[in-house]
Amino acid sequence: MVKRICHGATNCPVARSLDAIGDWWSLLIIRDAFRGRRRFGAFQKSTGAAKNILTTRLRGLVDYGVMEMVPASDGSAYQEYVLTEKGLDLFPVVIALWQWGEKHFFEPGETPPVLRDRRRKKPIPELAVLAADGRRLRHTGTTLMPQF
Amino acid sequence: MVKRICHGATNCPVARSLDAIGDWWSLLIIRDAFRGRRRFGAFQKSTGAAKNILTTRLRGLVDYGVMEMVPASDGSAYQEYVLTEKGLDLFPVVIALWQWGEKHFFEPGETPPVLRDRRRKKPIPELAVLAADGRRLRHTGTTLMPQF
DNA sequence: CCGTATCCATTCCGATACTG
DNA sequence: CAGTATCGGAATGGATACGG
Repeated sequence: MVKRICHGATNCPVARSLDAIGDWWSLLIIRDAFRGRRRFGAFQKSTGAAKNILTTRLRGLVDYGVMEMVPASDGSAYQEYVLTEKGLDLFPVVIALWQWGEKHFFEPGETPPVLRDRRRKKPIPELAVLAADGRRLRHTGTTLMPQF
Repeated sequence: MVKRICHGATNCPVARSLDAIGDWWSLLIIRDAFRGRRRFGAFQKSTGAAKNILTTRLRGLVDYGVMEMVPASDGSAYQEYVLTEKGLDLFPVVIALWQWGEKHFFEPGETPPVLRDRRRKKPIPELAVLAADGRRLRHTGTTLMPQF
């Protein structure tokens, strides 16, 4: 998005997704939007992005329909940035990244922030790719039709 | 990885993941590794990356333990690049990106390549974030402990 | 507080050329 | 085929300054 026009009209869903959100800053913004951040300044603090960078990324996300601007909830004259339905659909992406990082990038001594089920307060089990009949799939269990 | 040292030791699992794979090219390489690509030239063709870019990205992925180099399976003098266990754990990430792109970036007329269960030949249902007791969670159903 | 605009050093990208 | 080296143009990132 911000950078790459990709190679024209690629046929691959992953590449198209990455065009919109395949960027360090954009993903961090989305992560924080899921954590309830809405304001420019809040994103700035929580992502650590410079203001101009934040501006371009937010604009890109809005252009791609991932976020939208709404009048500030506190009555101030500003806008807030909230995830659209399309943006909310990124929840599994964020969770998948979260769990992968949690599993592979924390030393035994470190304690990563844990994602919990709000109701039962239990940690969330690892995301699994399931077939229609509920069987758990590994990548060898999937196939592409047609190839691209 | 390739670019960003991140802001030191961030505590967020998502940020740590992105440090390793939060890059357009790296993710495309990983996507293709899941599709069975192993050779330098194969990645070059399927990702469209320039050779020098591909070199740095592959090296980065190896450094992060996502891929490893193994002797070529066909007896040639070269190496092949294969996903490690850590890399294979990215399967949900790739599937999540795949499904999001499939859902939101294809016009009614276009037909994206469809991901199917190899055994039953049925399309794979959307990834869902499930609680320990099997309830489907939306982002509002999750909480972070402790915050970061 | 919310952005936009500008400047500059750094990095990245892509093409090409070159080696085994 | 599998890389490494290099080069110029472009984009990025960070700081700062400025205006609503």
